[in-house]
This record gives sequence, C-alpha cells and structure tokens, in this order.
Amino acid sequence: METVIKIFKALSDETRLRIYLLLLQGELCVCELVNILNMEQSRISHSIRILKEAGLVDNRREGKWIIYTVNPETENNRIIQGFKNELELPEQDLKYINKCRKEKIREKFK
Amino acid sequence: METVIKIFKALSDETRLRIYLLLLQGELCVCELVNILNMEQSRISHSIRILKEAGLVDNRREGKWIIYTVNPETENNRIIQGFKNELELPEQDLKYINKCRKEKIREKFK
DNA sequence: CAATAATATGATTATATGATTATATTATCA
DNA sequence: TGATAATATAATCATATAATCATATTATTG
Repeated sequence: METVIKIFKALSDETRLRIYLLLLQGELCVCELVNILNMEQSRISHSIRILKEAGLVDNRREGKWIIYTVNPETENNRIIQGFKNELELPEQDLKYINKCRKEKIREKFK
Repeated sequence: METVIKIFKALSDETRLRIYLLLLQGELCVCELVNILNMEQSRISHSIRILKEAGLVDNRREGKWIIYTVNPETENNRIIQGFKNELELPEQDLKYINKCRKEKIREKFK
C-alpha cells in the first residue's frame, strides 16, 4: 500500500510525470532534461530524487554525467504498464527530446 | 495528462485509496464508510469529493442515503485495471467491510 | 411541520510540498 | 592542481493539502 501510494504521489506532479515519460523513451542525464524541459537544474534534480525514492528510476555515473533510466522492475509493475498505454509524452516534449538527440547535447562536451 | 495527474493525486492519499478499494468491493454509503474506516464523517465526505472530482466515483441518492460506486468508465481505465491487480484491500478493511455487511448497518435504520 | 438522520460544505489550522536561490560535492581537463 | 562542468543538497518561502470543528442542506418519519 505504502509503495503504491509513493508511486502515485511521485507521478501526480506534472514535472515528475513528464520526466518519467521522457525516461521511458530512453536514458537521459540531468543536463539533457534541463534542456528538454527548460527548467532549473535544481528543480530537475529535486524531481528526480522523488522519482528515485519511489523506486521509479535508477541512475549510474558516466564520467561527469549521471545517467537516469527507468527502473526496469517498476516498469514491469502493472500500474506502470497500464499508465504507459494510457498516457503519451506531450508533443512538445517529444519535439525537444528529438532535438536533444539530434544535437547530442551531452556528447558535444566530451 | 491533467486527467491522469488528478487520478494519481486522488489515489496518493491513504484514506482515499482505502475508500476507493472498498468501493471496488461494492457500493457503500458514507455512514458505512464511517463505520468501516472508523473516521470522522466529514473526513469521509471530503475524501469522497476528491475521488469524485477525479472522476473515480459516482453516486446516487437512495432515500436518506447517498450511495457511492466506482465509476465504471474509469474502472476500465488501464491505470486502474493495473493497480486493481497490483493492490488488494488491507486485511483490516476487509474484515470490517464483511462485518458491516453482515450487520447491515444501513438497512437497520430503514 | 418539528425533530432527526445522513451527508455536504465552509472555515480554520497544522503540515506537506514545490519552486527557487545559494552552496556543496564530485569528476574532468587544461 | 586549479578551474570548470555536472549534479546534489540545504535553506527558505509561498502555496497546497489534510484533518477537524462547526454549520448547512436534504430527506425521512412521527
């Protein structure tokens, strides 16, 4: 019950929901999310933290970046399964994630 | 997106989640919920209102009672489908809903 | 129609949450 | 090793939310 509440709570905020939907499209680092969502870095970091605490996302370090991914375990959770089919990435975010990928925001600085 | 956020928000509170799970077992009036959950009437009413505003529950009047049911439309929503399978009614609530049904709390006063 | 039962609503208060700003941490690279 | 990039964390503030208390509404029943 607690687990489920945490998941619902984590996904009941627009910023966090958008981040999670973006991560479902593929891994991203904070600076890419900042770029895609056009939001303050600390806001992204805070949001991610709550997603992490709900067990929804994982991360690994890769050089100076920390790469975030959806946690495959919770991704297979039936709640998430259901909502993945129900909800799609906002068009604007889709546009910017594609732009971000083309421009290789992250690798540019390697 | 807004719709989904409202649903997540509505279900991210223990009181409301329990009420919704109880209603999935069958229709109930406020006085039965008060009895089962052992909470203030106004708290139940307020909680139900938020579930209603999220489109999760319906109601009809029946004499002096107002009977609450899950909204069949959202019940078929994939998010709800998923979470119904994922989460079961807390044991305590199951016990009290059965007790409530045996004792026919509501009809007793007809 | 007055009293009562069932429920809703409004006001208040305490607490939680989200956004922001500033600062700290960790890794890279010149 | 010092500067910088990427990210995290802490502190603060404004707003949202949950719980409670009091009151209003609607229907029933004697």
